[in-house]
Amino acid sequence: MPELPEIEASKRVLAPRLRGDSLVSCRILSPGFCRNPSARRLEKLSGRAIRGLARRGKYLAIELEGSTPLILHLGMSGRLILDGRGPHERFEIQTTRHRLSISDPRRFGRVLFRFPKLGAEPLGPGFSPRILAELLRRRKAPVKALLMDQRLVAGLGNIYATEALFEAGVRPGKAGGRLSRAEIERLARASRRVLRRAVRLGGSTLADQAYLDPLGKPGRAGAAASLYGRAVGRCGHPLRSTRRLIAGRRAIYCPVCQR
DNA sequence: ACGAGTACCTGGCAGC
DNA sequence: TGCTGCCAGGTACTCG
Repeated sequence: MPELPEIEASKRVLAPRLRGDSLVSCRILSPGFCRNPSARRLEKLSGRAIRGLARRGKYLAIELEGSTPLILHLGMSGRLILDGRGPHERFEIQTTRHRLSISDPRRFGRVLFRFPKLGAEPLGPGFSPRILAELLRRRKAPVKALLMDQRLVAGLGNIYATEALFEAGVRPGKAGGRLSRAEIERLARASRRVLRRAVRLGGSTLADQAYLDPLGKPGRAGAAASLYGRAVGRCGHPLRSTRRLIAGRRAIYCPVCQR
């Protein structure tokens, strides 16, 4: 489940290797994988030079000379593979020196020509307790659902939202608009801290959906998780999951540390 | 505008 | 052992 840190880690691996290359071809290997970009539109990219890579939320953009960027999203099970082969390859880019593919068993990944509407960049300079307070104001939805809503904050998914809420001591089911000033302050800081730490560790590698960077190297942030994938928290308390579904799934929390 | 629910998709695993 | 069926999860859609 690639979230912001995994995409950032992938970008850092790919950027120095792909910069300066030109696209030779883009191919959809699995029919129906990319809904929007027609094969024709992809063909038009051939020959264009890669200026660089950029990340926005969980989206990775390949910036091209004289064209809108080619944007990749890995869904929940996607992985980028540079100069290698993997199972379930859905999309492939051939450049002058490299081959980059998306391996995505569950086919939730996407290839786009422009970013969807995305909210605040949590590691960007604009993200502050004040901004977060603005986003949560008067909202009745559970704070975890709001945190994972990409139109509000771009980059947090289940793993890092779970971790950020734990570090902030806030229960996932609490209505966004009911967080105190102090809680919002802690949550904004915790979100940044959790993401920055994971970026530093090269992303999460968790038991069920191991993240591997484009060269096949695992990240080290999974072992650092306080709640995610555990029955007993790093805090030593047995964890609980909400009975109510939040954003369509149960949320894990520590009943002692999160109030 | 907001919040909830569901479809999409497939590997993995619990339960029989 | 082998089958069934449920679950995970990000996004986009619909519905109230």
